[in-house]
Amino acid sequence: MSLRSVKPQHETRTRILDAAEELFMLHGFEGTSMRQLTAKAGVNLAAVNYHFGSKDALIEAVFRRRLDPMNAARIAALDELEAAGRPPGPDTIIRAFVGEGLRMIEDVKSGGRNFIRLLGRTYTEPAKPIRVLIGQLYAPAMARYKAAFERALPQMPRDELVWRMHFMFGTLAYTLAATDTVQLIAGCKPEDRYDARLLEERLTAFLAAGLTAPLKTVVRKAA
Amino acid sequence: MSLRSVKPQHETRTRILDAAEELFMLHGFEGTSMRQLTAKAGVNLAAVNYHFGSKDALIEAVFRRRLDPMNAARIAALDELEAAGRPPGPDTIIRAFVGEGLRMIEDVKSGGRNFIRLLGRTYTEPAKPIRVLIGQLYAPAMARYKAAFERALPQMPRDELVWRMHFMFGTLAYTLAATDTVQLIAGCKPEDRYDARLLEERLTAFLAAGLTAPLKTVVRKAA
DNA sequence: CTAGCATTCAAACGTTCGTTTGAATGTGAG
DNA sequence: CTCACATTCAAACGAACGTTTGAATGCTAG
Repeated sequence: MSLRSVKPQHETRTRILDAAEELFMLHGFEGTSMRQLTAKAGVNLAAVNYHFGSKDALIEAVFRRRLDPMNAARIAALDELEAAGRPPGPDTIIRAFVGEGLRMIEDVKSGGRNFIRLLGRTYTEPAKPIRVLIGQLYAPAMARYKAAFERALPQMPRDELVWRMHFMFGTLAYTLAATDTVQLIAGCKPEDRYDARLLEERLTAFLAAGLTAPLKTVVRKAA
Repeated sequence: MSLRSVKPQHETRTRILDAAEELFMLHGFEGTSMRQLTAKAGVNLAAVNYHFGSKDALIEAVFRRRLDPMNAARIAALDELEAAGRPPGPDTIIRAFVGEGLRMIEDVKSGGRNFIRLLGRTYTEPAKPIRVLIGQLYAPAMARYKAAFERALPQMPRDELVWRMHFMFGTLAYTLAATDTVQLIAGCKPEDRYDARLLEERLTAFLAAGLTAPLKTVVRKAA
């Protein structure tokens, strides 16, 4: 037992997780069959049930593998910000949150990009158990960032802040998930979408402006 | 033929469309079976194939029934704005687009609310044919609003505008679709979400600020 | 070398899926 | 009344689904 050779210890598990990540992103959960999935992974049909127990358990494992480290990194980034200069501004907090997501998109080799796009799609997944799981995995990071925003924007009412955070997560999720709409509005090379540096600038500018928008908007008619 | 009694002419069709709208919203397309669907609609199992031809054709019909009028209303609202005072400002244009979507959410009786939430989810639907259909149905309105924004923001580079429009549609889609995340961030009565008037104010303020954010964001570190 | 164990494999399980069929039903025109 | 047509219905179709099984396989410790 001790000092075991650990080499391909869980190679089959990893192959399954990688294939699942990509196929779920392409065809959804119900649209991906175990036969497609195991064929792509190059493993036996029964391997998923042997290693994970069921298809649902596999879905959960796909999310846990990526989401736990990513949100831990988000919390760590916030810790670092708050340890340095006193209170980080809203745009700095936004950049920390968005940056960790985009970091994973650049990580093409290990499939992080597949996962990020899958994640964006899953925010609006109809199936309830999946959303509940996502909620649980996000909750700690969510609470920390909410507190950080409250500190950075003390004058903003709590319910208004909640809504604006909601809008922000929506923008992020959609940006990562919806490849097609931007091409629908104007011709745009898909490659351009993942110049992560530029995208981070654009997203942060947009979100920071929205988050700190004037509070009592007086509706004024044109001219 | 002429002067036919038209009473329940397509009652079965309508019942199917309504049931499909709700079940697709709750469980997704693949998660909704024809047996559930026809049971909820109170029609025979074979009715969908008789009236629509197939499940996929039914999905398309569900979208066409709502999307064509909604986007026509959006274009009409923009026409009216441009016919009145000269160039409508960005926030006015945003309000016109968002308003038509929220108008449908208030329409609980006839199921518009179900559809809007279904629509939000479908922007990120994995299945490709559905996204292509959505794209086609949106294209005319999209082109008109893009032109309007270009006129309202002549100093903004075209590619930057495309991205910001992308962000805006993302926020809207997600806000309409993701019921749970806002409750995840902070306790929030689901009823509050659809005070459409208040939501329109909040969304418009957020989006207008994001759309008109300063262009060359100088990255400044905290303090 | 051998026994034990984790893993892989081909095959089959029962269920549910979307769709099709052909007879029953009701309605409107001649 | 009667025929023709549109619609509804119960039943069944083959295919594909997720899962289970029990034998084969390969590695490791003794």
